[in-house]
Amino acid sequence: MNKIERRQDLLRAARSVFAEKGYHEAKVDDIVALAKVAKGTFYLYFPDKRSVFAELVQGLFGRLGGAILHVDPGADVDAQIKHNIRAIVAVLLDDAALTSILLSYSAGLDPAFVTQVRAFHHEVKRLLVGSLDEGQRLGIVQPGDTKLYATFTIGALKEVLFENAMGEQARQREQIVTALFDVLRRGYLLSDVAREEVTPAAAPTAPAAPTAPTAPTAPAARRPRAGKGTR
Amino acid sequence: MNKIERRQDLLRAARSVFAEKGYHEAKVDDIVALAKVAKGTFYLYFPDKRSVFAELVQGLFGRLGGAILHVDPGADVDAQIKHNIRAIVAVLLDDAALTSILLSYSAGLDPAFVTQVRAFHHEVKRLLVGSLDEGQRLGIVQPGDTKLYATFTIGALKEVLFENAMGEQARQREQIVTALFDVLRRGYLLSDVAREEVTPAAAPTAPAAPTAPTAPTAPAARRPRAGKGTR
DNA sequence: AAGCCGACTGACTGGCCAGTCAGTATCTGA
DNA sequence: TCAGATACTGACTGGCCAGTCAGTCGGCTT
Repeated sequence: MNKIERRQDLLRAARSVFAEKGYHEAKVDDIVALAKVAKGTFYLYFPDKRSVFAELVQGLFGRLGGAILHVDPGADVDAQIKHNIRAIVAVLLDDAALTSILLSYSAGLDPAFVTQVRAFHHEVKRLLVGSLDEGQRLGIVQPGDTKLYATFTIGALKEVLFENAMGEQARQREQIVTALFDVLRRGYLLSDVAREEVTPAAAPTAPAAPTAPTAPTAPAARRPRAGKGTR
Repeated sequence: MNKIERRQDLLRAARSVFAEKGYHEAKVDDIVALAKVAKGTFYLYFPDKRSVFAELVQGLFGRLGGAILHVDPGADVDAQIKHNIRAIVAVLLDDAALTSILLSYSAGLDPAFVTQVRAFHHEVKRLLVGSLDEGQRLGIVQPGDTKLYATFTIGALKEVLFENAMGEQARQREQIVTALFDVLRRGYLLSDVAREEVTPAAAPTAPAAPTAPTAPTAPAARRPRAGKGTR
Protein backbone atom coordinates (compact mmCIF):
# COMPACT_ATOMS: atom_id res chain seq x y z
CA MET A 1 0.00 0.00 0.00
CA ASN A 2 1.85 3.07 -1.19
CA LYS A 3 1.14 6.67 -0.46
CA ILE A 4 -0.87 7.27 -3.55
CA GLU A 5 -3.19 4.40 -2.89
CA ARG A 6 -3.67 5.42 0.69
CA ARG A 7 -4.54 8.92 -0.41
CA GLN A 8 -7.08 7.53 -2.82
CA ASP A 9 -8.56 5.40 -0.07
CA LEU A 10 -9.00 8.44 2.07
CA LEU A 11 -10.51 10.47 -0.71
CA ARG A 12 -12.89 7.69 -1.57
CA ALA A 13 -13.90 7.25 2.03
CA ALA A 14 -14.32 10.98 2.46
CA ARG A 15 -16.53 11.17 -0.56
CA SER A 16 -18.85 8.49 0.76
CA VAL A 17 -19.07 9.97 4.17
CA PHE A 18 -19.63 13.51 2.92
CA ALA A 19 -22.27 12.25 0.55
CA GLU A 20 -24.08 10.35 3.19
CA LYS A 21 -23.96 12.86 5.99
CA GLY A 22 -23.24 16.21 4.46
CA TYR A 23 -20.23 18.29 5.36
CA HIS A 24 -21.09 19.08 8.92
CA GLU A 25 -22.21 15.72 10.06
CA ALA A 26 -19.28 14.02 8.43
CA LYS A 27 -16.70 13.48 11.14
CA VAL A 28 -13.07 12.88 10.41
CA ASP A 29 -13.48 9.86 12.64
CA ASP A 30 -16.06 8.47 10.23
CA ILE A 31 -13.74 8.93 7.32
CA VAL A 32 -10.79 7.23 8.90
CA ALA A 33 -13.00 4.45 10.16
CA LEU A 34 -14.23 3.79 6.65
CA ALA A 35 -10.74 4.00 5.23
CA LYS A 36 -9.53 1.73 8.01
CA VAL A 37 -6.67 3.93 9.14
CA ALA A 38 -5.97 5.81 12.33
CA LYS A 39 -6.95 9.41 12.68
CA GLY A 40 -3.38 10.62 12.59
CA THR A 41 -2.93 9.09 9.18
CA PHE A 42 -5.60 11.32 7.79
CA TYR A 43 -3.55 14.33 8.78
CA LEU A 44 -0.48 12.97 7.06
CA TYR A 45 -2.34 13.28 3.78
CA PHE A 46 -4.51 16.32 4.25
CA PRO A 47 -3.97 19.43 6.32
CA ASP A 48 -7.55 19.46 7.52
CA LYS A 49 -11.08 18.33 6.92
CA ARG A 50 -11.89 21.30 4.74
CA SER A 51 -9.12 20.40 2.34
CA VAL A 52 -10.37 16.96 1.47
CA PHE A 53 -13.75 18.37 0.75
CA ALA A 54 -12.29 21.16 -1.33
CA GLU A 55 -10.24 18.69 -3.29
CA LEU A 56 -13.25 16.55 -4.04
CA VAL A 57 -15.29 19.52 -5.16
CA GLN A 58 -12.46 20.91 -7.18
CA GLY A 59 -12.26 17.68 -9.09
CA LEU A 60 -15.95 17.78 -9.84
CA PHE A 61 -15.74 21.37 -11.01
CA GLY A 62 -12.87 20.50 -13.25
CA ARG A 63 -14.75 17.67 -14.87
CA LEU A 64 -17.81 19.83 -15.29
CA GLY A 65 -15.96 22.74 -16.74
CA GLY A 66 -14.19 20.45 -19.14
CA ALA A 67 -17.45 18.94 -20.27
CA ILE A 68 -19.17 22.14 -21.26
CA LEU A 69 -18.43 23.32 -24.74
CA HIS A 70 -19.05 26.76 -26.05
CA VAL A 71 -21.83 26.68 -28.57
CA ASP A 72 -20.78 27.52 -32.08
CA PRO A 73 -23.74 29.15 -33.80
CA GLY A 74 -22.37 28.16 -37.15
CA ALA A 75 -22.96 24.51 -36.60
CA ASP A 76 -25.84 22.31 -35.56
CA VAL A 77 -27.03 24.18 -32.52
CA ASP A 78 -29.56 21.66 -31.30
CA ALA A 79 -26.98 18.95 -31.25
CA GLN A 80 -24.53 21.12 -29.38
CA ILE A 81 -27.07 22.12 -26.79
CA LYS A 82 -28.03 18.53 -26.28
CA HIS A 83 -24.44 17.62 -26.07
CA ASN A 84 -23.86 20.12 -23.32
CA ILE A 85 -26.87 19.00 -21.37
CA ARG A 86 -25.74 15.43 -21.80
CA ALA A 87 -22.22 16.19 -20.68
CA ILE A 88 -23.32 17.97 -17.55
CA VAL A 89 -25.78 15.27 -16.71
CA ALA A 90 -23.15 12.61 -17.23
CA VAL A 91 -20.61 14.19 -14.93
CA LEU A 92 -23.10 14.90 -12.22
CA LEU A 93 -24.82 11.56 -12.39
CA ASP A 94 -21.54 9.76 -12.16
CA ASP A 95 -20.80 11.54 -8.98
CA ALA A 96 -24.14 11.47 -7.31
CA ALA A 97 -22.46 11.51 -3.97
CA LEU A 98 -20.77 14.85 -4.37
CA THR A 99 -23.59 16.29 -6.37
CA SER A 100 -25.97 15.84 -3.54
CA ILE A 101 -23.71 17.82 -1.29
CA LEU A 102 -23.10 20.64 -3.69
CA LEU A 103 -26.75 20.99 -4.45
CA SER A 104 -28.12 20.92 -0.98
CA TYR A 105 -25.48 20.73 1.62
CA SER A 106 -23.40 23.49 0.21
CA ALA A 107 -23.87 25.83 3.07
CA GLY A 108 -22.52 26.22 6.50
CA LEU A 109 -19.09 25.64 5.13
CA ASP A 110 -16.46 28.25 5.51
CA PRO A 111 -17.46 31.42 3.77
CA ALA A 112 -14.40 31.14 1.60
CA PHE A 113 -15.60 27.85 0.35
CA VAL A 114 -19.14 28.94 -0.22
CA THR A 115 -17.71 31.77 -2.27
CA GLN A 116 -15.87 29.30 -4.42
CA VAL A 117 -18.98 27.30 -5.11
CA ARG A 118 -20.95 30.41 -5.78
CA ALA A 119 -18.33 31.64 -8.18
CA PHE A 120 -18.49 28.47 -10.18
CA HIS A 121 -22.22 28.65 -10.27
CA HIS A 122 -22.04 32.19 -11.54
CA GLU A 123 -19.58 31.23 -14.18
CA VAL A 124 -21.87 28.56 -15.52
CA LYS A 125 -24.77 30.95 -15.55
CA ARG A 126 -22.74 33.66 -17.26
CA LEU A 127 -21.81 31.21 -19.95
CA LEU A 128 -25.37 30.14 -20.47
CA VAL A 129 -26.70 33.68 -20.56
CA GLY A 130 -24.06 34.54 -23.11
CA SER A 131 -25.16 31.70 -25.32
CA LEU A 132 -28.78 32.62 -24.98
CA ASP A 133 -28.10 36.23 -25.85
CA GLU A 134 -26.29 35.19 -28.93
CA GLY A 135 -29.07 32.78 -29.71
CA GLN A 136 -31.58 35.57 -29.47
CA ARG A 137 -29.66 37.65 -31.94
CA LEU A 138 -29.69 34.72 -34.28
CA GLY A 139 -33.36 34.01 -33.77
CA ILE A 140 -32.74 30.69 -32.13
CA VAL A 141 -33.98 31.80 -28.76
CA GLN A 142 -37.31 33.41 -27.98
CA PRO A 143 -37.35 37.06 -27.07
CA GLY A 144 -37.45 37.59 -23.34
CA ASP A 145 -35.18 37.85 -20.36
CA THR A 146 -32.29 35.52 -21.01
CA LYS A 147 -31.10 35.69 -17.43
CA LEU A 148 -34.43 34.34 -16.39
CA TYR A 149 -34.24 31.63 -18.99
CA ALA A 150 -30.83 30.67 -17.75
CA THR A 151 -32.00 30.56 -14.19
CA PHE A 152 -34.93 28.35 -15.04
CA THR A 153 -32.75 26.02 -17.00
CA ILE A 154 -30.13 25.68 -14.33
CA GLY A 155 -32.77 25.23 -11.70
CA ALA A 156 -34.52 22.50 -13.65
CA LEU A 157 -31.27 20.72 -14.25
CA LYS A 158 -30.18 20.99 -10.65
CA GLU A 159 -33.45 19.62 -9.45
CA VAL A 160 -33.42 16.47 -11.57
CA LEU A 161 -29.85 15.78 -10.75
CA PHE A 162 -30.53 16.37 -7.13
CA GLU A 163 -33.41 13.93 -7.11
CA ASN A 164 -31.22 11.40 -8.77
CA ALA A 165 -28.37 12.00 -6.39
CA MET A 166 -30.70 11.61 -3.47
CA GLY A 167 -31.78 8.30 -4.81
CA GLU A 168 -35.37 9.40 -5.00
CA GLN A 169 -35.58 8.63 -8.65
CA ALA A 170 -33.21 6.72 -10.81
CA ARG A 171 -33.58 7.93 -14.33
CA GLN A 172 -31.91 7.15 -17.56
CA ARG A 173 -29.38 9.73 -18.53
CA GLU A 174 -30.80 10.06 -21.99
CA GLN A 175 -34.31 10.42 -20.71
CA ILE A 176 -33.32 13.45 -18.70
CA VAL A 177 -31.46 14.98 -21.59
CA THR A 178 -34.28 14.48 -24.04
CA ALA A 179 -37.02 15.60 -21.71
CA LEU A 180 -35.19 18.74 -20.66
CA PHE A 181 -34.36 19.61 -24.21
CA ASP A 182 -37.96 19.12 -25.23
CA VAL A 183 -39.26 21.30 -22.47
CA LEU A 184 -36.82 24.03 -23.38
CA ARG A 185 -37.96 23.81 -26.94
CA ARG A 186 -41.69 23.70 -26.50
CA GLY A 187 -42.69 23.75 -22.85
CA TYR A 188 -45.21 21.22 -21.71
CA LEU A 189 -48.38 23.19 -21.37
CA LEU A 190 -50.57 23.33 -24.41
CA SER A 191 -51.93 26.76 -25.08
CA ASP A 192 -55.57 27.30 -24.32
CA VAL A 193 -56.28 27.81 -27.98
CA ALA A 194 -55.28 24.32 -28.87
CA ARG A 195 -57.05 23.07 -25.83
CA GLU A 196 -60.52 24.26 -26.73
CA GLU A 197 -60.92 21.37 -29.08
CA VAL A 198 -60.14 18.79 -26.46
CA THR A 199 -61.85 19.96 -23.32
CA PRO A 200 -65.39 18.67 -22.95
CA ALA A 201 -67.26 21.53 -21.35
CA ALA A 202 -65.87 24.64 -19.84
CA ALA A 203 -68.33 25.67 -17.19
CA PRO A 204 -67.12 28.94 -15.76
CA THR A 205 -67.21 27.86 -12.16
CA ALA A 206 -64.25 30.01 -11.26
CA PRO A 207 -63.21 28.39 -7.99
CA ALA A 208 -60.15 30.49 -7.69
CA ALA A 209 -60.14 34.18 -8.19
CA PRO A 210 -56.81 34.65 -9.77
CA THR A 211 -57.37 38.27 -10.65
CA ALA A 212 -54.44 38.84 -12.85
CA PRO A 213 -54.94 42.25 -14.30
CA THR A 214 -51.25 42.83 -14.36
CA ALA A 215 -49.73 40.89 -17.15
CA PRO A 216 -47.37 43.25 -18.85
CA THR A 217 -44.96 40.87 -20.46
CA ALA A 218 -47.23 39.66 -23.15
CA PRO A 219 -45.18 37.44 -25.36
CA ALA A 220 -45.36 38.67 -28.88
CA ALA A 221 -47.02 35.74 -30.44
CA ARG A 222 -48.53 32.57 -29.29
CA ARG A 223 -47.11 30.09 -31.66
CA PRO A 224 -49.93 28.39 -33.41
CA ARG A 225 -49.32 24.81 -32.65
CA ALA A 226 -49.53 23.39 -36.09
CA GLY A 227 -49.03 19.70 -36.11
CA LYS A 228 -48.58 19.47 -32.43
CA GLY A 229 -50.86 16.51 -32.01
CA THR A 230 -48.27 14.19 -33.43
CA ARG A 231 -46.37 11.83 -31.25
CA MET B 1 -42.96 44.21 27.06
CA ASN B 2 -45.19 41.19 27.49
CA LYS B 3 -44.41 37.58 26.81
CA ILE B 4 -45.93 37.55 23.39
CA GLU B 5 -43.89 40.48 22.19
CA ARG B 6 -40.72 39.02 23.59
CA ARG B 7 -41.41 35.80 21.81
CA GLN B 8 -41.91 37.68 18.60
CA ASP B 9 -38.67 39.53 19.15
CA LEU B 10 -36.85 36.28 19.52
CA LEU B 11 -38.49 34.77 16.49
CA ARG B 12 -37.68 37.79 14.42
CA ALA B 13 -34.09 37.81 15.58
CA ALA B 14 -33.77 34.11 14.96
CA ARG B 15 -35.08 34.51 11.47
CA SER B 16 -32.52 37.16 10.62
CA VAL B 17 -29.66 35.24 12.07
CA PHE B 18 -30.65 31.97 10.44
CA ALA B 19 -31.10 33.73 7.16
CA GLU B 20 -27.75 35.39 7.32
CA LYS B 21 -25.66 32.51 8.58
CA GLY B 22 -27.57 29.35 7.93
CA TYR B 23 -28.64 26.94 10.61
CA HIS B 24 -25.26 25.74 11.73
CA GLU B 25 -23.44 29.00 11.85
CA ALA B 26 -26.28 30.67 13.65
CA LYS B 27 -25.41 30.62 17.32
CA VAL B 28 -27.98 31.04 20.02
CA ASP B 29 -25.69 33.74 21.31
CA ASP B 30 -26.16 35.64 18.06
CA ILE B 31 -29.90 35.41 18.34
CA VAL B 32 -30.10 36.64 21.89
CA ALA B 33 -27.63 39.40 21.12
CA LEU B 34 -29.81 40.63 18.29
CA ALA B 35 -32.94 40.35 20.39
CA LYS B 36 -31.14 42.09 23.23
CA VAL B 37 -31.91 39.55 25.90
CA ALA B 38 -29.77 37.18 27.91
CA LYS B 39 -29.22 33.67 26.80
CA GLY B 40 -31.34 32.20 29.54
CA THR B 41 -34.33 34.16 28.32
CA PHE B 42 -34.19 32.36 25.04
CA TYR B 43 -34.71 29.09 26.83
CA LEU B 44 -37.71 30.46 28.66
CA TYR B 45 -39.46 30.75 25.32
CA PHE B 46 -38.10 27.85 23.34
CA PRO B 47 -36.89 24.45 24.48
CA ASP B 48 -33.92 24.52 22.15
CA LYS B 49 -32.40 25.99 19.05
CA ARG B 50 -34.01 23.43 16.81
CA SER B 51 -37.46 24.45 17.94
CA VAL B 52 -37.23 28.06 16.89
CA PHE B 53 -36.08 27.00 13.50
CA ALA B 54 -38.81 24.43 13.22
CA GLU B 55 -41.40 26.99 14.20
CA LEU B 56 -40.20 29.43 11.59
CA VAL B 57 -40.23 26.81 8.90
CA GLN B 58 -43.59 25.50 9.98
CA GLY B 59 -45.04 28.94 9.53
CA LEU B 60 -43.64 29.21 6.06
CA PHE B 61 -45.01 25.81 5.13
CA GLY B 62 -48.39 26.78 6.40
CA ARG B 63 -48.47 29.92 4.34
CA LEU B 64 -47.27 28.06 1.28
CA GLY B 65 -49.71 25.23 1.65
CA GLY B 66 -52.52 27.69 2.10
CA ALA B 67 -51.56 29.54 -1.01
CA ILE B 68 -51.68 26.61 -3.37
CA LEU B 69 -55.07 25.83 -4.81
CA HIS B 70 -56.05 22.63 -6.46
CA VAL B 71 -56.59 23.24 -10.13
CA ASP B 72 -60.13 22.76 -11.32
CA PRO B 73 -60.02 21.58 -14.92
CA GLY B 74 -63.50 22.91 -15.53
CA ALA B 75 -62.48 26.51 -15.24
CA ASP B 76 -59.85 28.75 -16.73
CA VAL B 77 -56.81 26.58 -16.29
CA ASP B 78 -54.20 29.05 -17.44
CA ALA B 79 -55.41 31.59 -14.93
CA GLN B 80 -55.39 29.06 -12.14
CA ILE B 81 -51.92 27.87 -12.94
CA LYS B 82 -50.70 31.41 -13.05
CA HIS B 83 -52.47 32.06 -9.82
CA ASN B 84 -50.68 29.21 -8.14
CA ILE B 85 -47.32 30.25 -9.44
CA ARG B 86 -48.03 33.76 -8.29
CA ALA B 87 -49.10 32.64 -4.85
CA ILE B 88 -46.02 30.56 -4.28
CA VAL B 89 -43.78 33.29 -5.54
CA ALA B 90 -45.47 35.81 -3.30
CA VAL B 91 -45.07 33.78 -0.15
CA LEU B 92 -41.48 32.90 -0.84
CA LEU B 93 -40.44 36.35 -1.94
CA ASP B 94 -41.95 37.88 1.15
CA ASP B 95 -39.84 35.67 3.26
CA ALA B 96 -36.59 35.72 1.44
CA ALA B 97 -34.74 35.12 4.64
CA LEU B 98 -36.26 31.76 5.38
CA THR B 99 -36.46 30.79 1.77
CA SER B 100 -32.74 31.03 1.39
CA ILE B 101 -32.29 28.61 4.23
CA LEU B 102 -34.81 26.12 3.06
CA LEU B 103 -33.43 26.10 -0.41
CA SER B 104 -29.78 25.81 0.38
CA TYR B 105 -29.07 25.51 4.02
CA SER B 106 -31.52 22.78 4.65
CA ALA B 107 -29.00 20.17 5.51
CA GLY B 108 -27.03 19.16 8.49
CA LEU B 109 -30.06 19.64 10.60
CA ASP B 110 -31.38 16.83 12.64
CA PRO B 111 -32.51 14.00 10.42
CA ALA B 112 -36.00 14.37 11.82
CA PHE B 113 -36.11 17.87 10.58
CA VAL B 114 -34.70 17.13 7.20
CA THR B 115 -37.39 14.51 6.89
CA GLN B 116 -40.02 17.10 7.56
CA VAL B 117 -38.72 19.42 4.89
CA ARG B 118 -38.38 16.55 2.50
CA ALA B 119 -41.93 15.47 3.19
CA PHE B 120 -43.27 18.88 2.39
CA HIS B 121 -41.29 18.97 -0.78
CA HIS B 122 -42.70 15.62 -1.77
CA GLU B 123 -46.18 16.73 -1.03
CA VAL B 124 -45.84 19.70 -3.32
CA LYS B 125 -44.45 17.54 -6.03
CA ARG B 126 -47.14 14.95 -5.61
CA LEU B 127 -49.75 17.64 -5.99
CA LEU B 128 -48.14 18.98 -9.09
CA VAL B 129 -47.73 15.59 -10.67
CA GLY B 130 -51.36 14.88 -9.96
CA SER B 131 -52.39 18.04 -11.71
CA LEU B 132 -50.17 17.31 -14.65
CA ASP B 133 -51.51 13.79 -15.00
CA GLU B 134 -55.02 15.09 -15.02
CA GLY B 135 -53.95 17.76 -17.45
CA GLN B 136 -52.58 15.12 -19.76
CA ARG B 137 -55.82 13.25 -19.75
CA LEU B 138 -57.57 16.46 -20.69
CA GLY B 139 -55.05 17.32 -23.34
CA ILE B 140 -53.80 20.37 -21.53
CA VAL B 141 -50.39 18.94 -20.91
CA GLN B 142 -48.02 17.47 -23.45
CA PRO B 143 -47.50 13.75 -23.42
CA GLY B 144 -44.38 12.77 -21.59
CA ASP B 145 -43.15 12.00 -18.12
CA THR B 146 -45.14 14.20 -15.78
CA LYS B 147 -42.81 13.51 -12.88
CA LEU B 148 -40.02 14.93 -14.92
CA TYR B 149 -42.11 17.93 -15.85
CA ALA B 150 -42.90 18.50 -12.22
CA THR B 151 -39.29 18.24 -11.25
CA PHE B 152 -38.23 20.73 -13.87
CA THR B 153 -40.91 23.14 -12.83
CA ILE B 154 -40.11 22.96 -9.17
CA GLY B 155 -36.42 23.27 -9.88
CA ALA B 156 -36.90 26.32 -12.06
CA LEU B 157 -39.07 27.95 -9.46
CA LYS B 158 -36.70 27.16 -6.63
CA GLU B 159 -33.81 28.59 -8.52
CA VAL B 160 -35.37 31.96 -9.26
CA LEU B 161 -36.61 32.29 -5.75
CA PHE B 162 -33.27 31.30 -4.44
CA GLU B 163 -31.50 33.91 -6.50
CA ASN B 164 -33.90 36.47 -5.27
CA ALA B 165 -33.54 35.37 -1.69
CA MET B 166 -29.80 35.55 -2.00
CA GLY B 167 -30.10 39.07 -3.20
CA GLU B 168 -28.36 38.26 -6.42
CA GLN B 169 -31.22 39.50 -8.50
CA ALA B 170 -34.21 41.51 -7.48
CA ARG B 171 -37.01 40.76 -9.84
CA GLN B 172 -40.56 41.84 -10.13
CA ARG B 173 -42.94 39.26 -8.89
CA GLU B 174 -45.07 39.44 -11.98
CA GLN B 175 -42.10 39.14 -14.24
CA ILE B 176 -41.16 35.84 -12.70
CA VAL B 177 -44.70 34.55 -12.90
CA THR B 178 -45.15 35.52 -16.49
CA ALA B 179 -41.80 34.31 -17.66
CA LEU B 180 -42.13 30.96 -15.96
CA PHE B 181 -45.60 30.45 -17.30
CA ASP B 182 -44.45 31.31 -20.79
CA VAL B 183 -41.56 28.91 -20.64
CA LEU B 184 -43.84 26.15 -19.43
CA ARG B 185 -46.15 26.85 -22.30
CA ARG B 186 -43.74 27.17 -25.14
CA GLY B 187 -40.16 26.77 -24.00
CA TYR B 188 -37.63 29.27 -25.17
CA LEU B 189 -35.69 27.48 -27.84
CA LEU B 190 -36.84 27.87 -31.38
CA SER B 191 -35.93 24.70 -33.08
CA ASP B 192 -35.94 22.63 -36.15
CA VAL B 193 -39.21 20.95 -36.96
CA ALA B 194 -37.31 17.91 -37.97
CA ARG B 195 -36.46 17.27 -34.36
CA GLU B 196 -40.09 17.33 -33.34
CA GLU B 197 -40.06 13.57 -33.07
CA VAL B 198 -37.61 12.42 -30.49
CA THR B 199 -36.39 8.93 -30.05
CA PRO B 200 -36.70 7.77 -26.46
CA ALA B 201 -33.63 5.56 -26.35
CA ALA B 202 -31.25 7.59 -28.36
CA ALA B 203 -27.69 6.54 -28.79
CA PRO B 204 -25.80 7.75 -25.75
CA THR B 205 -22.45 8.48 -27.28
CA ALA B 206 -21.65 10.81 -30.13
CA PRO B 207 -21.45 14.29 -28.71
CA ALA B 208 -22.01 15.60 -32.16
CA ALA B 209 -25.43 14.17 -32.58
CA PRO B 210 -27.24 13.26 -35.74
CA THR B 211 -26.29 15.79 -38.28
CA ALA B 212 -29.66 17.03 -39.26
CA PRO B 213 -29.51 19.84 -41.67
CA THR B 214 -33.11 20.64 -41.91
CA ALA B 215 -35.85 22.99 -42.76
CA PRO B 216 -36.27 25.83 -40.35
CA THR B 217 -39.41 26.40 -38.41
CA ALA B 218 -38.92 29.68 -36.70
CA PRO B 219 -40.97 32.63 -37.81
CA ALA B 220 -38.59 35.46 -38.42
CA ALA B 221 -34.88 35.02 -38.38
CA ARG B 222 -33.07 32.54 -40.46
CA ARG B 223 -29.93 31.04 -39.24
CA PRO B 224 -26.88 29.93 -41.06
CA ARG B 225 -26.30 26.31 -41.38
CA ALA B 226 -22.98 24.74 -41.83
CA GLY B 227 -20.94 21.74 -40.98
CA LYS B 228 -20.49 21.27 -37.32
CA GLY B 229 -17.37 22.03 -35.43
CA THR B 230 -17.60 21.91 -31.74
CA ARG B 231 -15.36 24.52 -30.29
C1' DA C 1 22.01 -7.49 13.70
C1' DA C 2 21.83 -2.91 14.55
C1' DG C 3 20.21 1.23 13.61
C1' DC C 4 17.67 4.29 10.72
C1' DC C 5 13.55 6.08 8.51
C1' DG C 6 9.14 6.76 6.90
C1' DA C 7 4.45 5.19 7.71
C1' DC C 8 1.15 4.72 10.93
C1' DT C 9 -1.26 4.93 15.52
C1' DG C 10 -4.72 6.55 18.96
C1' DA C 11 -5.04 8.77 23.44
C1' DC C 12 -5.24 13.30 24.38
C1' DT C 13 -6.13 18.55 24.32
C1' DG C 14 -8.26 22.83 23.48
C1' DG C 15 -11.91 25.45 21.73
C1' DC C 16 -16.53 25.96 20.87
C1' DC C 17 -21.25 26.30 22.05
C1' DA C 18 -25.98 24.45 23.42
C1' DG C 19 -28.18 24.33 27.30
C1' DT C 20 -28.47 25.13 32.80
C1' DC C 21 -29.48 27.30 37.04
C1' DA C 22 -28.56 30.00 41.05
C1' DG C 23 -29.14 34.50 41.59
C1' DT C 24 -31.17 39.39 40.62
C1' DA C 25 -34.63 42.62 39.14
C1' DT C 26 -39.25 44.05 38.42
C1' DC C 27 -43.96 43.81 39.00
C1' DT C 28 -48.42 43.18 41.56
C1' DG C 29 -51.75 43.03 44.89
C1' DA C 30 -52.75 43.21 49.69
C1' DT D 1 -44.41 48.76 51.95
C1' DC D 2 -43.39 44.37 51.44
C1' DA D 3 -43.89 39.38 50.14
C1' DG D 4 -44.47 36.46 46.69
C1' DA D 5 -44.53 35.70 41.89
C1' DT D 6 -42.82 36.26 37.51
C1' DA D 7 -39.31 37.68 34.21
C1' DC D 8 -34.78 37.95 33.26
C1' DT D 9 -29.66 37.32 33.70
C1' DG D 10 -25.02 35.52 32.43
C1' DA D 11 -21.27 32.71 34.30
C1' DC D 12 -20.72 28.10 34.02
C1' DT D 13 -20.71 23.00 32.55
C1' DG D 14 -20.58 19.02 29.74
C1' DG D 15 -20.19 16.96 25.42
C1' DC D 16 -18.36 16.91 21.07
C1' DC D 17 -14.81 16.78 17.75
C1' DA D 18 -10.91 18.79 14.84
C1' DG D 19 -6.46 18.54 15.12
C1' DT D 20 -1.77 16.97 17.75
C1' DC D 21 2.20 14.36 18.92
C1' DA D 22 4.88 11.04 21.46
C1' DG D 23 5.40 6.65 20.49
C1' DT D 24 5.19 1.87 17.76
C1' DC D 25 6.03 -0.90 13.81
C1' DG D 26 8.22 -2.99 10.01
C1' DG D 27 11.18 -2.71 6.18
C1' DC D 28 15.71 -1.53 4.28
C1' DT D 29 20.61 -0.61 4.44
C1' DT D 30 25.13 -1.49 5.85
